[in-house]
Amino acid sequence: MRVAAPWPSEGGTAAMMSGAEIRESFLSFFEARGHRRVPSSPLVPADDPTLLFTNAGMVQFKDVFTGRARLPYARAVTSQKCMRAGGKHNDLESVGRTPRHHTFFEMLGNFSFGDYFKEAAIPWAWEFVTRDLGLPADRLKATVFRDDDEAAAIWHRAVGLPESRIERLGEADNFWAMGDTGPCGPCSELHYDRGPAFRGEDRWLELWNLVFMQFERSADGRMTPLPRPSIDTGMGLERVASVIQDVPSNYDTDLFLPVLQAVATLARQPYDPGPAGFPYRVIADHARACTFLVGDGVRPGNEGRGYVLRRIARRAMRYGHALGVAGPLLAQLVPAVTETLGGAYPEVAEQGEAIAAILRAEEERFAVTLSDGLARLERALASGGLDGQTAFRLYDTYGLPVDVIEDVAAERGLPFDRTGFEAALDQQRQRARADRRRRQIRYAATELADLPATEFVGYKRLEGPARVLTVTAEGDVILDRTPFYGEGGGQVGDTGSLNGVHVVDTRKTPRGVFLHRVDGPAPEPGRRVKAVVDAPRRRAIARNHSATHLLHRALREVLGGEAHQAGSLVAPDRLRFDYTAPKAPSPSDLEKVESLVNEHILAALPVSTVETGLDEARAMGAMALFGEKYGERVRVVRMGDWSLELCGGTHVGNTAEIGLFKLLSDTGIGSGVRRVEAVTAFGVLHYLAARDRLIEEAASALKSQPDAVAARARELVADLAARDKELTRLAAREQHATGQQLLERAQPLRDGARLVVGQVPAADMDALRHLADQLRQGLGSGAVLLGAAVDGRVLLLCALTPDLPPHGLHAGKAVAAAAALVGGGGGGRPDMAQAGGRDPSRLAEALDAGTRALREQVGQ
RNA sequence: GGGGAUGUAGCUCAGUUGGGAGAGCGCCGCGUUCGCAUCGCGGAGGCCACGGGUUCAAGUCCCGUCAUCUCCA
Repeated sequence: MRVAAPWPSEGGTAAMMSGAEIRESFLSFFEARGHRRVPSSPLVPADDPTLLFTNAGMVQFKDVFTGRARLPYARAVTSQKCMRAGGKHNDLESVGRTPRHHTFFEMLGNFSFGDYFKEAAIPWAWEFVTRDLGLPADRLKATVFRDDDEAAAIWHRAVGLPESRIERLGEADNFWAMGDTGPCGPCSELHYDRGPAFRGEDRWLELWNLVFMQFERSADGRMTPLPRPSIDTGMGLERVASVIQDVPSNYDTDLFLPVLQAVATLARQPYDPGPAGFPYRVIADHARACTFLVGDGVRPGNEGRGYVLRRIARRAMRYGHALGVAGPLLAQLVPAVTETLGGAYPEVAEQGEAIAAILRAEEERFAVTLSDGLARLERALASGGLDGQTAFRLYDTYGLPVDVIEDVAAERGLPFDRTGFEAALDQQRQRARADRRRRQIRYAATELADLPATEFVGYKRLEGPARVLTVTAEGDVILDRTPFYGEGGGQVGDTGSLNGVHVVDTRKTPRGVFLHRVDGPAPEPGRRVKAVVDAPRRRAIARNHSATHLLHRALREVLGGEAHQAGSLVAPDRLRFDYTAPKAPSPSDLEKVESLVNEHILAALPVSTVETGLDEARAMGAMALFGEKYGERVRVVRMGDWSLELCGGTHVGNTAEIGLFKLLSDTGIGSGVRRVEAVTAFGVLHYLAARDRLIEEAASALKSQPDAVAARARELVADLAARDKELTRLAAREQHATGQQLLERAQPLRDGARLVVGQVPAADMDALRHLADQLRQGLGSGAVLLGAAVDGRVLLLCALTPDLPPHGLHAGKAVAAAAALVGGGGGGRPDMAQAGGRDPSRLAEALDAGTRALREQVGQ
């Protein structure tokens, strides 16, 4: 039911706010109403393997809504970076064609965690939209869930919206749920009428969605009212900006125009807001997405998030190419993106150059893939047609984009077999889907969802009493509290014992439930146990973990601020650290790093840990990693004035306890990512001892002293080379003599062609071949049949001068006849063949047989 | 996570039912030239990714591992 409304002026709204102003006024509006202004969480959700990217404002508060986590505040407001590409909403093809599809966008939202509810959320939304944004009240309408009388009443009575402009919709439109189970509730949307100039769907625009979480849905579909209902709202910034700035498309707002302008400069053609501007819009959208993805730590790759990034980046490059842009496209657009959005998101502003470098590298890789693929396509076209199978192969295996294949085919006037291609692609999808189904079953099998987070007491104590809550199907023990560190942050899990039963590993679910894997009978649920951590092992881990922090800091000192952690493994016997690096460090860089770490070990820096809020931690200058959870309480580990890092791991009390640090290796493990491995304390001793043993062994094998090993080895190698040379010289001379003797005993074969047969003392097939070459030359025309006995085995070789095969002679057949007698087989070309066998005692007979075969071939 | 492809000289790559490891570029030396480019001659440089297996014989066939590329999720 649409409502007629007066259209006073087509200019619409009063003040022309910029995107940044809208964002800021939203944040401060709710801040003034008791909301905590929380920074956007990264696009990569922390600890959530079910979600590829943050796709809504509530993602970072998911655990709070489900009751698994608590925050020290009850109201929050955010401007959240969001990413939607692939998955359920496969919007990639729509981007740039419609006014409002994006891969990357910003979501404004206010949240109540069991605090206020509809009665406040609705009037505030109204107030903000009509007063702060200045949208005329008579062009707004609301939708509510069909049964939600409460919300309808608030819109009508508190806000004053006439009932004719309150629309009741069904479950599909106005009921929201996180999943099949969990919190859910009705929602209510605020729509804006853009006026008669806009047709169809474009006229009424959904502006803001208010979600009222008030039920908990259980597995059997029952809905229980939540004791403290919550609010989750979302309003797309780009969309609001298009309304406020009174432009037909999100792309016409100041959030996009500077980027489009930059694309236009590169393309040397002004941007056209109509259909012709489509490639510009795709590129601008993708440039924003790529910049933010890389800024949040995603790197182009072959799977998962990295693959999504790669696809988006390459799609943009294809369109860039079509526009005739020379040089790296996305890298050149990064500045335009950071200038537009860097103010609100300092993480991209600070990393602009590093982001551009990574995108440039991806562009270069793509150029290689493209030219290789085109060369293969040319070959395929030259050797016949282009069926769907072949086209798919080029796409699937060699990464040549479909549109490129289509373009080339069209240029040659060849048809493109789309059905064949789609069929092959569909098979590929089936395989992946079948696989995913298998995995989902594994996930569903976990019964841990309803358990409370385990209390971890292992920072201070290494043993203590605990109660067994349950034992999983796989035999993992779950306690109410534990001193065992659960694998996380790269640090491996603790081992030890529960009432004497050996704990072989400890892991932790993303929700904080600790799983103790035991080797033996698990204590039954309800039982009280004594939990004891293997203390020496834990101390070794702590040394390596603290050393990892020193290493991280030293790498940044030597390689610059662009180097940062990309992953790590902290085990009792070694540590592994992955980091991003623009280029490989030189050997002297690594020496510097190693010595910096050791300097700070010997400086005996006190290590202290404080629990604090994330904002305070940042203010202190702590290094926060990508994917750090924006929950409020974080642990900050400080080592003197040298290192300050967010970290949940366990550490030594003073860096001196690390003892000593030794780098073992530095290798590249992917584009822009490197890995160092190192050991500390006893690990260094073990390493040195192993090295010593190696040298001792080498010395003893060389019959020399450890100090003289190198000189002795050089001497021996030189000696060996000299002897080798002498030996081959002697062998060649001897062989030459043997050859001469054999030549003298050559028998006539046919028409001037002669035959040489003999058993010779050759060491291997190579020697036989060389001798045969010499004999063939000596004969001018003829056949050579040679045999040798080596190590209880037989080598046979037959070679003919090239004039003989046309007369029916065949070396392969002759050699096969001979080999049959010595228990072997063989063959080869007509002019050259070799064979082997296992019975040297019959070598003479074999040579006779070979000779007979050759004579038969010439009819004798 | 599941498919496909590739791995041979410093680089780019060729190598046929399994039977002499090669080309081009680069490098070193000599020659041509006033000198350089070019050209000619000569030379060095290879556990044919790694580990098993089949075979008389494996760069080549089979299995596994690793690395890189690529598609699907």
